[in-house]
Amino acid sequence: MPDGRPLRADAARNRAKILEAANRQIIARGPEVPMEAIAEDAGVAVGTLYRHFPTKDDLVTAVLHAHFESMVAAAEAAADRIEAGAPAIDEFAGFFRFVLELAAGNMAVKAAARALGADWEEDLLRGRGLQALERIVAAGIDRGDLRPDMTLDDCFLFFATAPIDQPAPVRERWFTLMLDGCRADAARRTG
Amino acid sequence: MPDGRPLRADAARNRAKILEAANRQIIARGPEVPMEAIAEDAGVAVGTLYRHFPTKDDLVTAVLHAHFESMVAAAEAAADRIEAGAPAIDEFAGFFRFVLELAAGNMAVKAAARALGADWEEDLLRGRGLQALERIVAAGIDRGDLRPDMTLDDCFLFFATAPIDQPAPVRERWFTLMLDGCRADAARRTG
DNA sequence: CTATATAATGAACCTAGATTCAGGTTATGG
DNA sequence: CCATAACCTGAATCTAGGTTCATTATATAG
Repeated sequence: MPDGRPLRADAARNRAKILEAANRQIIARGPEVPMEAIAEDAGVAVGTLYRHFPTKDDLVTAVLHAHFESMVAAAEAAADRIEAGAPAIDEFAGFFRFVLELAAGNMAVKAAARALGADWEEDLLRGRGLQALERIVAAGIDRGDLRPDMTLDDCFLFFATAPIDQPAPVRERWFTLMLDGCRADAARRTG
Repeated sequence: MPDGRPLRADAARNRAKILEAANRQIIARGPEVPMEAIAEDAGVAVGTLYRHFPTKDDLVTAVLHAHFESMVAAAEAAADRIEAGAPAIDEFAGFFRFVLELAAGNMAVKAAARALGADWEEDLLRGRGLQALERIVAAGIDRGDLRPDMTLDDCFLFFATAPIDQPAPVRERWFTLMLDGCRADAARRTG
């Protein structure tokens, strides 16, 4: 809660414990975990959860924020490396593999991706992340790595369609197919 | 309910109305629609729903069955046409486009695909549908249309990852990328 | 060390939706 | 037309999980 006042020592401690527990629980069991479960994991009463996060949604959002941050950071790092000379296609692949694997072990991110659907671009990616992606795609096309008709929207397909709940080999295979579909020489009329 | 006895006239009528309503509601609003909603749509009391379908799950399953059937039928038709000389890649694409569009306007199928996840192959596809798909893929590879390393599992990726809730243009674009990734000349090392 | 603003607690409250069942209807064989 | 098995109805029951709040505890300024 955005008060001016600083948190009392115990309150700060609990807030941290709650965030940790929420992270643990939500990642493991998805955003539908009961607040009770989070409270128990945190060693705190439900009421305390609500003191720190007025609504369950607030808590979930808080947990997700960190994960989205790391995705954006990864995108920026990839874009930087490309512009520093690294092979565009490798960075492109590397970034999406990172995102894929992050989400794979993370029911929260998974569910969020579903729920937000076409919306999450609004929030986080329509910012730093969006820019970084643009840089990646542009360079990829420029260097003849990615198909010329590749767009930013195609990147969202990567996020939105990853078979996150499938076992690793399946994910890997999907990644191969999808990436091959994005390569420069894959483009053609599908009509 | 699998009794020996035939249904009473009014019971049969209601059963039909329920199925219709359930189909309508579940397709439109997904499997989470309240039983009340279905009952109301059917012009019947909740109790009647339960008389015909002991549990909500039974009802949902019944509704889904028809849709899965149509998918399997489509697969078989495509396989037949291929073996009768039709271009493999076109039939391959056509079949998946059909499934994609079917699911797109169908919250039920969508949710089912998610929920069942890797399981639904067990049920319906591990039967006629599975065989039809095998025929399609085999012919596609044989004729040099599909990448040589294409497998049946790749087909499940088509089901599992389709961006069903995205708008039509997005779905179409995804279809293009994915299909291009499945073509014979797309294969390469991605590792 | 107190006073008191902050916090924590957890039982109680609410809502939603699935499921049940006692009691009233109705199709239909004879 | 009757008897009665099949049916239907819908209020009541149950459960689950989010949210509240009166009560009790505790950090910390002075």
